[in-house]
Amino acid sequence: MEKSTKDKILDAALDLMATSGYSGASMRKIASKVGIRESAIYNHFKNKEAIFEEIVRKLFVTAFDDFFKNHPPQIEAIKGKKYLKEFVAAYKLVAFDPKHEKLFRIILIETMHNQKVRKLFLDRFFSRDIKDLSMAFFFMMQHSLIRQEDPHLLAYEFLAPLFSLRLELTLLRMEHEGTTALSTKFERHVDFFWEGIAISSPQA
Amino acid sequence: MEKSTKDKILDAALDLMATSGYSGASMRKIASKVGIRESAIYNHFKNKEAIFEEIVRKLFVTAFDDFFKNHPPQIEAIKGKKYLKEFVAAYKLVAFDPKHEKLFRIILIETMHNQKVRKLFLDRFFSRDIKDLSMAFFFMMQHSLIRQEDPHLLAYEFLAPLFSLRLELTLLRMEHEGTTALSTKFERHVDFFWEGIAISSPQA
DNA sequence: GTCTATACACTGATAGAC
DNA sequence: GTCTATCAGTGTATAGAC
Repeated sequence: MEKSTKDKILDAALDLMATSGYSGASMRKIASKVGIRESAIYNHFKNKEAIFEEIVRKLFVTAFDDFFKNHPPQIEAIKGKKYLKEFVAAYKLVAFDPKHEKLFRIILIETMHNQKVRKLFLDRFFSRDIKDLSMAFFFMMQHSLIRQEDPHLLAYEFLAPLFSLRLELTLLRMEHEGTTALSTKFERHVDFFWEGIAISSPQA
Repeated sequence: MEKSTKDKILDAALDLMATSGYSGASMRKIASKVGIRESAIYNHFKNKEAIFEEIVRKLFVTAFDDFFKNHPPQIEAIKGKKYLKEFVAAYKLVAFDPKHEKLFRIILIETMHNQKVRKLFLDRFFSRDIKDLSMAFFFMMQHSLIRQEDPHLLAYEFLAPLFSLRLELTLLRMEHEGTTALSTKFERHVDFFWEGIAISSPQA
C-alpha cells in the first residue's frame, strides 16, 4: 500500500517546516524530498500556503474535544478540582508531545501570516476550548463547589496561564533550553486557581 | 534637520512590515520608499533581519519599566488592588496604542523565526515583567493585603491572562473585527484575580 | 562614506509537451 | 501526473563612481 503523492508532499512539508521554518521549507526542497519536480506539486495543491493550511487542518486535532467527549462536564464536573487536574494532565500530554509541539510551532508561525489559520486559531483557543470548559464551571457552581462567578470568565482565567505555559515551553524548546522547571508549573496553576474559587466552608 | 538615511530605512521598513508582513516588506520596496537603491541599504544594515532586529530593539520599549519606575512597588504596593488597577490601566494603554500594536505584531512574527527577537521576547514577557510584578505582590503579602503565596506564581497568574487578551486583541485587529468587547475584560480580570487572593477579613 | 550598476542564486508560480 | 522551460521577484554581494 503505497502512500499517495499528496500525502508524501504533506509529510515532507511538515518535516521541513518543523526544522527549517516556513520559508526554509521551499517548494524545491519539498519536491526533491518527495522525488518529483516543483511544478508537479501544483497538481495537488494550489500553492505553498495551501499545503500548510492542509497540514494545520489535519493535525490541529481535537485534542481537547476528545477530553470533553471522554469527560463530559455534565457528569464529571462534580469532581471539582479533580476534574481540572485531569484536564491539565491531558493538556500537558499534548503540550509535551513532540508531534503536537511541532504543530504548535507551525500554527503560531502561520497564525501571524495566514488568515485561514488565524481564524482557526482564534476559534480554537479563544472560543471552543473556553466554551467547553465554562460548562464545567457552570456545573461546579450548581453543585456549590465554587463561588458564583461568570463561567466564561472562569474558563478564560483558567486557560490563559496554561496557554502561556505552552507558549513559553515552545519558545524554550526552540532555544534548546531545558523545560523541566516548567512542568510542575501546570499543577501549581491548578492549585492556585482552585484556592481562589473553591468554597471551603460548606454553605447552602 | 533632515532624517538620516538609516532612520528613513527603519521608518519605511516598519511601515511596510506592519501592513504587508515580514516577507511582504522586500528590500526593493523599502529602498524605493526611501528613494535609494536596494544595495545602498547594505551600507547601513548587514541584511534584512538586522533591520527588523533594530526596529524591535528600539521600539520594544520599556513600557512597563516606566510603570515600575513611576510606581515603585516598595512604596505603592500598599495600595493593593488599586495598584493592580493602575498597572492594568498602563497595560491597556500600551495594548490599544496603534504604534505598539504594530510593534507587537512584528514581535510575534519575528519571535517565531529570529533567535535574537525570541530571546528578547522570553526575557521581556517571561522574566522581567514577572520579576517586577512579583516584588509588588511580595510587599502586599508583607502588609497582609493578600494571602501567603509564591510571589512569582502570583505574578505569572496575573500577567498570563493580560498577555492572552493582548494576543487576542492583536489577532482580532488583523481580522478587522471589533475589539470593544475585549476592553472590559481587562478590568474584570483584576476584580476576579483580587477576589481570589485578597484577605477580606482582617487578620494578624 | 554613500550611492549606483550589475550580477548571482534562489524563491513561488505558470504554460505546454509527453 | 509529471516533466521541461521559463517567468518575475527575492535577498545578497561586489565593483566602482562621486
